Amino acid sequence: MNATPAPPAALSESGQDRVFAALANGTRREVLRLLRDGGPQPVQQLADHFAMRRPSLSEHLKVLREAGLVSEERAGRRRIYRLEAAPLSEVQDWLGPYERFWRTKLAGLGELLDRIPDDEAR
Amino acid sequence: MNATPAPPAALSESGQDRVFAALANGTRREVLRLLRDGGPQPVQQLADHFAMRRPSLSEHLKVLREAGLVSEERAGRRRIYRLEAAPLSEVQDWLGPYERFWRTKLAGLGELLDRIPDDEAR
DNA sequence: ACGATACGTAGGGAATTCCCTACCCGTCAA
DNA sequence: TTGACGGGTAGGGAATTCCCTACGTATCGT
Repeated sequence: MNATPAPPAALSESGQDRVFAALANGTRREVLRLLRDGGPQPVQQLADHFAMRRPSLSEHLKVLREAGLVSEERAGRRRIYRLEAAPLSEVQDWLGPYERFWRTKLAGLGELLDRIPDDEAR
Repeated sequence: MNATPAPPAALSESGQDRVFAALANGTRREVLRLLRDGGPQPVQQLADHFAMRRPSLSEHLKVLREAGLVSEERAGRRRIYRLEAAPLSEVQDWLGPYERFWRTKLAGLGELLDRIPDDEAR
């Protein structure tokens, strides 16, 4: 079946993709934590917490910026980065429909839930 | 400063990394949704919803498995995949400390919150 | 104006991602 | 037993990730 060689399938980056990808890195999650616990900070102050070179951190900040998770404000020769939590709120919204799954699981009735749909047998 | 060429810095994959990375792909999120709304299903039935070749989907399932987001049960020549929501519950726990940020933001008092820590000026 | 400071960008390299085709093995039906 | 079916694995290629060093640019203090 399917004789065509299949197209390149460009998925184009869904925004949701960018947020999760940004969170899929310990350094970037730590940056978010630092901004959450320490308030808006310049790059230097953030860089003090990491073993990597500053330009690398700069690129992590770029990833976070493009995901909408931080914003920057120029203050003289410094750039103050600030946590932007809106995308995280969307992550929570995305989690919503899954919530009942771990609730029932923790309550020990996972089996029951799985049987609600009944057409998986051919 | 720092004359040493800097070590390879192997981060070893934090588990949290694997979960977020698994979620950073529309195909894999769609698989989770299908398992959530349609209950446990064999690979074929999942594959019907995607334009990609089945082996590619198989690898997506592997990523989800290694993140603990799905489990497989063998049934004859079929493999039944099932949603495992526990890692998602951990994601929600991770979100917890950020929640007040978008709450106050939505309430229009973001400025106020940012001023609670006061040592960001040198 | 001059050097130091704060930060971004360029470019490169190793590793990983994400798709593909080809191939393998186990199971069911005839 | 012989196919056909269900699904994983091998291997490859283009693109992306994540780190690095080198460099450019704007601002501050002197």
